[in-house]
Amino acid sequence: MILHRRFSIIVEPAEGYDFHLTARAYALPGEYDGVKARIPIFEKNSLAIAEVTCLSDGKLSVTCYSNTNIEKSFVEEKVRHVLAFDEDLSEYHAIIRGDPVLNAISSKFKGLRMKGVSNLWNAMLIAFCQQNASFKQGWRMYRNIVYNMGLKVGLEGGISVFVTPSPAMVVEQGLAKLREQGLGYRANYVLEAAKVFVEEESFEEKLSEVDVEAYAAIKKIRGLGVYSGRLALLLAQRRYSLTPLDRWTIRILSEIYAKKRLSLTEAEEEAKRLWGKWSGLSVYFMTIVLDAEVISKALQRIAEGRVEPSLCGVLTPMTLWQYSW
DNA sequence: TGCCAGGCGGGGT
DNA sequence: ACCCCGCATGGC
Repeated sequence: MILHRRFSIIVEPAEGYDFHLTARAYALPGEYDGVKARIPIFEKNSLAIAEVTCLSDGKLSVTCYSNTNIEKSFVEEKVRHVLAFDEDLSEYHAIIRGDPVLNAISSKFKGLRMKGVSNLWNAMLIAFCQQNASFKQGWRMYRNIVYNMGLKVGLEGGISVFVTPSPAMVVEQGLAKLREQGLGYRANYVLEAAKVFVEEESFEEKLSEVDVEAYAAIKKIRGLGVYSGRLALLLAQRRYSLTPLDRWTIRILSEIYAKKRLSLTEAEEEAKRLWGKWSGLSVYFMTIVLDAEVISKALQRIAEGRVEPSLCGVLTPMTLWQYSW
């Protein structure tokens, strides 16, 4: 499929916003290349890709490629959703000043925002791949899905990029193809989830704004538990108060903050006590400042005060975009 | 080589 | 509200 160049717009980010830091986080090669961020925009019968660059005056240039006509305001809204270029986090930064893990997010890396995911389906795929797997394994699975099962689209006058397969594409390619991507037992869950999206038209739009109701709705998807459900909603809808608590996060909350073993419910209380309505956002940032290292190394790094992301040299959330492994 | 890694569902207590 | 097990796969 070829997407034709439609228009460019200029948008103004908030003071101090760091485009490159935000765009490179958890970006596959192709989604970010050191200069541009490419953001897929899915709408019923149309697909668009917004190419975003940062101009010398700090403003962002957004160029839209699409297969059908698409509103400028709609594209701007989607780019705002993913890159959060005008979001004010000053209230949050005040809360984490002095935090033993997140401190750098309020100082050296204060221009970083959470990179959102275009839609709930895409966020669910990412969440499924994170289950019971290391950072590297999880992102390998996700990358395989995108590159081997996704849609290859050419940008007019430019390069080709891969876009996450739609639910229908996953259903069509089937279980065996999913297994080839190294998903293991998760393959069944992903296929079942894809069927829900295919059968229930606009599944995402029906989700309530109320966290508990939205969570109950997506919990109906088999294989998507508390952790994955929250992660998907956090990424797809920027619901910062939803805390994806896994063994990794619970260990950090237990050993660094509470200084005692916490159960799941206690860990949730601790996260709320520390960060309030920002507890989910804190989990996202925590994975970044610790380079998503396995828990033993992550704890060691906190003890040594090495709680800043590595920007080159090793495979981390911030360098994922430069590796094809 | 066997164990573990940002889980989950189903079973039990 | 816990605890335990099996579940695919890849990395070390």
